[in-house]
Amino acid sequence: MTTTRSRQERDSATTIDRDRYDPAAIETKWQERWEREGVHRTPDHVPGKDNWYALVMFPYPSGDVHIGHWYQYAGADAHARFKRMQGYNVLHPMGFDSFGLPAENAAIASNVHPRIYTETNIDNMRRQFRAMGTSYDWDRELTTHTPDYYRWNQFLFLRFYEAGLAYQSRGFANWCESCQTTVANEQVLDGACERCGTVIVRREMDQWFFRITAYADELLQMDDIDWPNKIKVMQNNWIGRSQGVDFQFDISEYGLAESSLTTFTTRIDTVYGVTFVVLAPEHPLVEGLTQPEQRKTVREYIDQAARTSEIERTSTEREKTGVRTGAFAINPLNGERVPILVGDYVLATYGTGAVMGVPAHDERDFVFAKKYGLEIRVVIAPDGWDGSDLEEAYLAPGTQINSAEFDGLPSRDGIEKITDKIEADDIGARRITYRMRDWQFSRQRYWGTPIPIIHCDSCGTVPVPVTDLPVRLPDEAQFKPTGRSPLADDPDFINAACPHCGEPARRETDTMDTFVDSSWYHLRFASPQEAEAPFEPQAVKSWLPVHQYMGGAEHAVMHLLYARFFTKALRDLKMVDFGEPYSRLFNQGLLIKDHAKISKRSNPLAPDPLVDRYGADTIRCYLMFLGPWDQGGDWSDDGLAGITRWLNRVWDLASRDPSGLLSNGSGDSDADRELLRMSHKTTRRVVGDFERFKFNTTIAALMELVGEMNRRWESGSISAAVWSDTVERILLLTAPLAPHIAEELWERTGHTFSIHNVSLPGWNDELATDEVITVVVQINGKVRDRLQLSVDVTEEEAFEAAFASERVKAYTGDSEIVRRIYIPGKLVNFVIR
RNA sequence: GCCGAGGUGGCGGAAUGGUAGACGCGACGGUCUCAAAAACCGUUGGGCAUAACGCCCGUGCGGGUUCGACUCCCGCCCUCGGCACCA
Repeated sequence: MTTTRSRQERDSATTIDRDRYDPAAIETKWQERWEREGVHRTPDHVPGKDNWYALVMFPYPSGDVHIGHWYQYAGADAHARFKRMQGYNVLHPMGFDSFGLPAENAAIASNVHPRIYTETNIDNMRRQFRAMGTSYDWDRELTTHTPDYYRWNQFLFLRFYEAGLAYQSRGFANWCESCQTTVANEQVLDGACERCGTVIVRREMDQWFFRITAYADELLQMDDIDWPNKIKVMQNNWIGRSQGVDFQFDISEYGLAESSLTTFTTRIDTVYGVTFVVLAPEHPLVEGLTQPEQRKTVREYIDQAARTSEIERTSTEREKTGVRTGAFAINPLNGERVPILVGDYVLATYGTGAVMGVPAHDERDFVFAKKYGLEIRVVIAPDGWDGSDLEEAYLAPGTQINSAEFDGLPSRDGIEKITDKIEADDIGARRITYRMRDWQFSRQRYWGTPIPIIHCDSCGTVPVPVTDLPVRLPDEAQFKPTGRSPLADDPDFINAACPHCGEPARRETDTMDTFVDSSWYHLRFASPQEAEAPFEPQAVKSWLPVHQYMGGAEHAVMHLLYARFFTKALRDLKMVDFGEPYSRLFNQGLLIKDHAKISKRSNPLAPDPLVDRYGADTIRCYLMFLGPWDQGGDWSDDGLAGITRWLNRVWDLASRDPSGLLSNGSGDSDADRELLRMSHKTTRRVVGDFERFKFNTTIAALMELVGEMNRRWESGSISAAVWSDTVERILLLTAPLAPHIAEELWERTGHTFSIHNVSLPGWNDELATDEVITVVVQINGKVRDRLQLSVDVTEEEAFEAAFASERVKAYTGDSEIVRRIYIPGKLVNFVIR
């Protein structure tokens, strides 16, 4: 029986629940129920389900989940929820990277203990994460500032130390005057502290290092990880592998302990063009080589260089300077005696700290030679070179000239041949150098993991026995920064018996870089309660490596590089059986507002009031709707209206009573088929878009489906069965993005708790295929008509239909059709003359 | 300087060789209302126009490949991110 009533009549007569959508009324309710019933608790194994580890970079507990955090964590949560509804057993944990300077600085500023400050912040953030509707398993929460966690930093450090992967060494370190600590090279941006922007100065001191360079080549190998190319390129550049030759100049005439001076070059083909040698001011041979009459000048120059900041010294704009040592080096290949200079454009920390000066074929050497009147000798001839003086250094390959027996060779071959000779004559060797240096991880501050080492006058550097761990951070400390660790002023901490000889000795007082904590936290999440080891091997086996890692690109050469190093080191220590921590990585973009960075001071956007006003679901969806997640988005309050309307429409649709619709509905009327088609199509689109993190088009597709449902309801010729099926689909597909409203409507439409344990609907490709398609008819590539044709139209039929079109006839006229193109289901193109 | 990403309506964006501008915001017009808001419906790239389901132009700029280019190729410009005296 068919009944068609007016829309008003149907609405007022049959709607079961006319409640307005009120986020405040439902969101807390469901958050509490999810918590109570442990919906997001993740066992290590669930029969019949594969595991999926969805990890998002954990935050520093600044005290507030700001809107940038929302952008990051809402997207990550939606993806994790999507995977859960695809049928995976999903581990999506949350914790806090809770050691670090801000807590200590707050302690200095307002006299709160860093631990109190940190834990208060964590409490607030945990509350905010709940209000966001995230699906974390809080039973697995970890905080890195607790002894339960940091003792394992110490444990791993000791394993690394035994293996020679951690060592102490004296040298020039990056010192931040404002943070009052050293920082690693990765944490210096444009010569300034990554954290506070203060210019970094070099300071000579004892520091602890992880031997990350031992893995340089392996770290370059990234073919097997599915990461954004951008990050791979950044790591590649950072590691900076370059292949060259160590080449020795003879300085035996000076009777020093060293009879030769080694330079590193990637352009050994230019070696016959060497007209000088430059040493870094810090080079150990400078002292011995400097001749008496040059001593004063050289000393002044070195002092000057030492006072110059790193940022200035490495500026490409700066004019190159240098002074002569008065000494000469002999090029063993041609016996020439060339002057040795000191110049601060040569870095002590790269290669050998000494370079051979080839002004004709190196830009820097060229300007240096011009300035100091040094000879410029061409040894690589450009094609068609007429022998005249060069205007600038010639860097490209060419033909060897003035190069003894190598004359006439292409310079590319020259590199190999000359290197062979050098190796045969034992005056140098092939060598690979890296730009990356070892990871300097000791910090002169309080709020971090104490390095478990004891310094003994008789036994030297002695590791704390594993059984004595953790070396606890003393609760009381004088936080005022003095340039050395506050721990150094704590006699109770510093005085310890040497584990070796039992004599009084001193503890190491530096603490660890917080990047140590985050280098292995993904392992700890697998078994966060484990008391006997950093992680439990079986749990690690079931969860790692991380299937999907999510977070910002700003960690490309810090956290992401360190974590890869840790994993490889742990593998070699036989603690894990894989070499990469994160199989897939996705970087979300940056959220901005009014084309400007969001900042607490100048451009604020606090989430809590927004949640009060619109509800968490609306904020989550709006953030995901702004644009593709990897490209970031531009927030504007106005745009929220669109999401509000959409969610209200979903609420309205799901609240209608479909019993007044056609009751014979087996889904075979035209209208039913159309709605079914749309809903299957949408399912296909949404699942594909979720997979690729295209949340914005996911929502667009769902909005279109809502529009279609409203039109179909209006026309009234659909069945209750198809209607209900479509409502169900909309709720399921919306659930990862807007978990609360989906749960509420799921219950209201008579389903059992919880929607988040239900699998996403599948789709039927056949049902999702259009029966009638629009075929575009082009004449010479311009659209002239559109034809509605059956989906299974043949090529010939399509051409016939196109020919029959009046509009086409008007264009073709008497012209000759020289070519016809048919793209099945899409278009016909006639090429006419 | 080198490497990477990007440039599409008033705005956020969609479409990766086949109908450019999906979806949303805003704006304009309408319905409802005493009125307004909300809600709902319609229009909305620019120009021409005899007003036609009509024509021309249009995806940073200039060339090219192709029946057909936002999409591929070459050369530039601009924005953002990374690296930068690395020998």
